[in-house]
Amino acid sequence: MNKGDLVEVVASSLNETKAQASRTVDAVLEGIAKGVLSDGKVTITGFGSFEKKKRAARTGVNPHTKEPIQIAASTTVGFKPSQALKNSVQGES
Amino acid sequence: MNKGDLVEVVASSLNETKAQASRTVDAVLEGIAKGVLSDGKVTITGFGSFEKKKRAARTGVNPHTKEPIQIAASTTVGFKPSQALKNSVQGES
DNA sequence: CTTCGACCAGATCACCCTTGTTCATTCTTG
DNA sequence: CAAGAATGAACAAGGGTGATCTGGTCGAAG
Repeated sequence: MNKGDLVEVVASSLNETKAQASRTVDAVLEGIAKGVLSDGKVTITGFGSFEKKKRAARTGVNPHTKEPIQIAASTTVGFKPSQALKNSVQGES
Repeated sequence: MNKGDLVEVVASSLNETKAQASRTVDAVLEGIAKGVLSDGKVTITGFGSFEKKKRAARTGVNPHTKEPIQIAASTTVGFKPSQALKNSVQGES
């Protein structure tokens, strides 16, 4: 599923055009991104929470050369599904 | 940051009321959830991708009794930030 | 058309995950 | 707006899983 499909679903849900839905989706995602960047955490009841996570540096391996390399600490964005969402995915195949 | 704040941001971005933005956010999130449930994966260019991940069964420990327990395989929803989003969080503190 | 993401290899260790209760926060309804 | 209801976060501890590193290419998506 890609962005276009999501836009269609949103358009259908909100009864608006795809163009409108496209901006809508973009606005929401941008809002979430902004929230994660500024507050470091975005909690949405009934859905889940996005959190800016720091990954500690560690020793990795270059798959090409099999040579051990030092991986610097990095920051990523994690998503923790709420119990409701977890319950939803559990039943699906 | 909670859902209300996100609603405010979206409302501001789309120039609509908070009530409208609330439904908007809900629709988008529900759409994403639906996509993950049906397709198992939702890729959004420039933001990231949600994926339904299966966690294999393993042996855990009951934190209270320290007793080893068998944990059944479960399904969760993972989020992989796109390079752009990663780049964004890298620069933020 | 151009860019963005997926893929895959192998190996390592950081981080997630379990339980269960309590509290705080948030959402909803009157 | 206020109060009640519901959901999530935190904590503890340890083992094992999976995320992730590189990087070039292909396919798809915008």
